[in-house]
Amino acid sequence: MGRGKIEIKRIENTSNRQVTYSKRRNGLMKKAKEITVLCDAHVSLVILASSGKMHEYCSPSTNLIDVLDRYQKQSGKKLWDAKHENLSNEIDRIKKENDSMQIELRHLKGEDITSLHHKDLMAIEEALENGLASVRDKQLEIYKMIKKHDKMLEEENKHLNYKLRWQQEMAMDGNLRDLENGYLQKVRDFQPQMPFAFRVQPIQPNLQERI
Amino acid sequence: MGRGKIEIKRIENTSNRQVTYSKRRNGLMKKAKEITVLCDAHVSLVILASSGKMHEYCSPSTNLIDVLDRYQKQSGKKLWDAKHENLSNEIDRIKKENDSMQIELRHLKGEDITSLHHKDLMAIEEALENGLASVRDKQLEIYKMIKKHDKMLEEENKHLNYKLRWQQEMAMDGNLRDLENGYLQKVRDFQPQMPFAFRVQPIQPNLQERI
DNA sequence: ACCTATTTATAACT
DNA sequence: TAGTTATAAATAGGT
Repeated sequence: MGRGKIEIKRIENTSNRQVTYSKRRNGLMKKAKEITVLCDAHVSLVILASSGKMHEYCSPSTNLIDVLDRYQKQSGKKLWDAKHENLSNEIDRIKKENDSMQIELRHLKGEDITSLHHKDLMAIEEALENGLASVRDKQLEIYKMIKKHDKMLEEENKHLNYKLRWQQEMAMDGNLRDLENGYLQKVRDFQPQMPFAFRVQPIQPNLQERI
Repeated sequence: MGRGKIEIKRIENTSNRQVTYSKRRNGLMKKAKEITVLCDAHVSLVILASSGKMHEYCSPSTNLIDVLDRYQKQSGKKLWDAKHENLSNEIDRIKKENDSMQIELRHLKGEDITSLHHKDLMAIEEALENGLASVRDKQLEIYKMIKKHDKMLEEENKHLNYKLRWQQEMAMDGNLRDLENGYLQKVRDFQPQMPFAFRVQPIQPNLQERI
């Protein structure tokens, strides 16, 4: 098919090979297009040159994925199905897990229990009671913490009031020079009533958020 | 390229189309083979006829997957990677759903509530109370059904005993001839005490399973 | 499936 | 890399 006949074997001359490659590649593409138009066929054609360059043709109104999908179905050969199967299986597994949790949740919320038997209902009731007990314990715990914090604030208030009164006394005496010394003395007197140093920061730094 | 020139458009005559398809398909395959041999190229060719039949060619010493893998890498186009991504995304989505349900379930069971705030605990408590109320309602309902069924059985018992006693009386009288007539009469006398016909089948056929 | 007139593809050359 | 052309190859229509 040309000025001379050639044997079908690797063309050793590099530039000849490249020229022939590009011409024949175009020819192949053209013929692929033609058969799709003439005969209602679908074609997927991928050509990779030894250089690494790549060309593709795919019938219009489809895409490689569709063609190859159909190829897989018809040939029974796996291209990506093996990989897919794993993922699909995982999805199925998780979905089942999901469904059963969904049901359990609904039951715990008292939904969809019409069809349940006595034994199931007993189990759910027990779970709910346990949950309720735990939640109420926790709430009690938080309540106690708040109370404790409250008490601490009260103590601090008491102390601040004491300090304030003392300063007012000092101011009335006009004796501001000895204010600090005198205060320290008074605080030492007060110590027995104060079991620990007062701080303005709460002991439970995150308690605020919980309330 | 033949006895007459043809336009490149769908061949309407079905048998012509099929003949042309098969001829051109062979031509395409041949040229695909030739380019791989002549030019060191790799070719993947999949042809699907409108009938559904499928033909493929793939360069020797490789396979479709390799060619298409290289195609994906070089073109940056996703073939099965796209599908993988979709599936992976779905898995992620479901897993998240799963996790949140898992957490909700644990909370309802009173687990992992240490870090919860007061408001959350209140919400959970309310959900638990509602659930408990529903479950107990259901149990009460079932209990009532059982009671009703019980009562029915008792009535039936009463009736059977009555019948038995009557038969014994008859037997003692030796008057077996009038047994049936007499019985029917007695039953009619008994009617006012029996609000409905006795049946051995339970009124609630599925009740057995629930207990 | 085969035949062959004719079209088309392309090898060698520019 | 692109254009030309002689020739090989493909194939349309017929059998």
